[in-house]
Amino acid sequence: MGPTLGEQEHDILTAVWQLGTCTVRQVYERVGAPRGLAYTTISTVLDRLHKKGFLSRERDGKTLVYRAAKREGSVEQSRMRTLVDRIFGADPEPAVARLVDAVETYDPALLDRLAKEIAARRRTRRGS
Amino acid sequence: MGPTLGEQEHDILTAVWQLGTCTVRQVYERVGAPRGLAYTTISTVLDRLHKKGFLSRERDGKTLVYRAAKREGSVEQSRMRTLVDRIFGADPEPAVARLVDAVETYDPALLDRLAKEIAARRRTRRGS
DNA sequence: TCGAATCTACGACATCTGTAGAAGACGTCA
DNA sequence: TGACGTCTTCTACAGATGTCGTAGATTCGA
Repeated sequence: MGPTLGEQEHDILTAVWQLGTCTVRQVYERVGAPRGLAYTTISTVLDRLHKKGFLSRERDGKTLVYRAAKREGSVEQSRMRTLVDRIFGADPEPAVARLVDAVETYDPALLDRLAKEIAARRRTRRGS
Repeated sequence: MGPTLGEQEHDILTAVWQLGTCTVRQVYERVGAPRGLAYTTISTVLDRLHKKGFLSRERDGKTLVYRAAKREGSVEQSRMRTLVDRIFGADPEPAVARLVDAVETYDPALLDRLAKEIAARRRTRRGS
């Protein structure tokens, strides 16, 4: 598999997807400053993300302009796969209940959304 | 929060829950050897798990006998919470679809299990 | 009783992630 | 032209994790 993403790295990558094209400063304003992180911290993470191939960059004068090098969909998809693998490990059965439990705790409304989504998915399956 | 668990650590802790009471060798046979890990690797992980408070141990001659110090339920529960937090980050909406997608890929049958579980949960909620 | 087998305890090292300071380049405004 | 502010880059460090090797203690069979 490709390189992995830490949580902070992921959040920063997400900011880049949202901003589209951006400088270190923009990302810093958006996620660094609110979290009390130093400008250079953002700079470093962006640099690592670039080295890992998640971002491309080009120079505009002295400033580096970053942009996503991978589509959000595919990155999120494999990220979700990893998470799901962790959830249902060797023994999926008890994990189901625990998952529902955790989701309910997180936000009960999501249970409904989840149920709807599954229902929709199954209709699609029958129809395919 | 308490100390965190890496994936390998978690798998090894799981083995201890399954074995109930066990020695390094037993865990090694069960998860170390199959994965090509050295005996001392298991020994080290068990030791760290002990230092983190997940396992208690007592000596039987020269051999240490480990046993879980925390109930599986509570550890798995907080682990699941962490996972769910990661899944639904700042933007839960798209995560729902991706989650269902990943679960379906992982094992389509789990979608049914999940649906049932959610339905049961909601019946309970109405009744409470 | 002695050597082989087995165990634990320690120390080590690599990689990943989070976090940030310092140095140096460069543009800008007075 | 010189002081300032802004940027990138380099370097660094700590903690978590994965992975082992080695040293030393101990047990057990021959």
